[in-house]
Amino acid sequence: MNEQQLDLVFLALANSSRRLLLDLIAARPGCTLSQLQAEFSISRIGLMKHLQVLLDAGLVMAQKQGRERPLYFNPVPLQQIHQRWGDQYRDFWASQLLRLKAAVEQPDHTTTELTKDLL
Amino acid sequence: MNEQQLDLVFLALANSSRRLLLDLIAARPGCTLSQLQAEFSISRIGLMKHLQVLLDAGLVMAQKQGRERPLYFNPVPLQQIHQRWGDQYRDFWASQLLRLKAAVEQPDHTTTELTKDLL
DNA sequence: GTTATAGGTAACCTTTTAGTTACTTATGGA
DNA sequence: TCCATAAGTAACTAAAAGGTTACCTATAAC
Repeated sequence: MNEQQLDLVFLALANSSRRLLLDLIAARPGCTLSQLQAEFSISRIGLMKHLQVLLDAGLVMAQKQGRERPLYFNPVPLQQIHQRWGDQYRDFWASQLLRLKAAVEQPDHTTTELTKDLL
Repeated sequence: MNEQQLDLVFLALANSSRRLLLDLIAARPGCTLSQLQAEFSISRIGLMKHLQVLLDAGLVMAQKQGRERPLYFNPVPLQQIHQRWGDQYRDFWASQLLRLKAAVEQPDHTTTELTKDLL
């Protein structure tokens, strides 16, 4: 997943209407936009634009069938982010613990700025 | 963490310059903006605006000391999101597996749209 | 006390977001 | 066939994002 795709996914999540829309689609696979319309206070076109953002981010899949367009949540992008960022934080905590260990093992270990930030 | 705060955090992450800035701050606790400037091709003011977005989201902490302003990564918002969304996907997968189970157990279990989407 | 440096404000510009109304298209059903 | 309905396009507006240059403030260092 490249930087551009990350931009799209995070941007898609950075709006509460879109998060609600995504939640509803995940909860009701195969539903259509007009079925979800009642849950929102914005116009249908506004909602359709939000949907387009989710589609661009790959968070929702759509397949037109007749005059309807059933929608499906695609968890893959979020799983990828979840994994990658999870690893990153694990690394961060590991390195911070090393720093803390080093700080504590100093002869003079008054509470430094760094350890204050940690404890 | 309310919807407004989620907006701020996701928005902050929806830009590759800001993600880089955040990574650098996490890697070098206590660094200052001007120290990181060399890693970017945008102006100092542009970079400062990105930093402000990270501060607003609570992803970075700053404490002015003299004429410098050391920066620290704050992992808490990301951990909260990581946990909450992780749980959400676990639930999603669980419910999808239930649907799949139901679909497979039908007398006529030709591959439906839903199961095609899953397998 | 000057000067170099880290940081901060103000004003401006361009592009994108988020929303609207009005109109068009396609399809399922009476 | 006619009509209701699901979806899509076009055009417009207001606000926010992302960036710039120019100028101001405070402090460390000589």
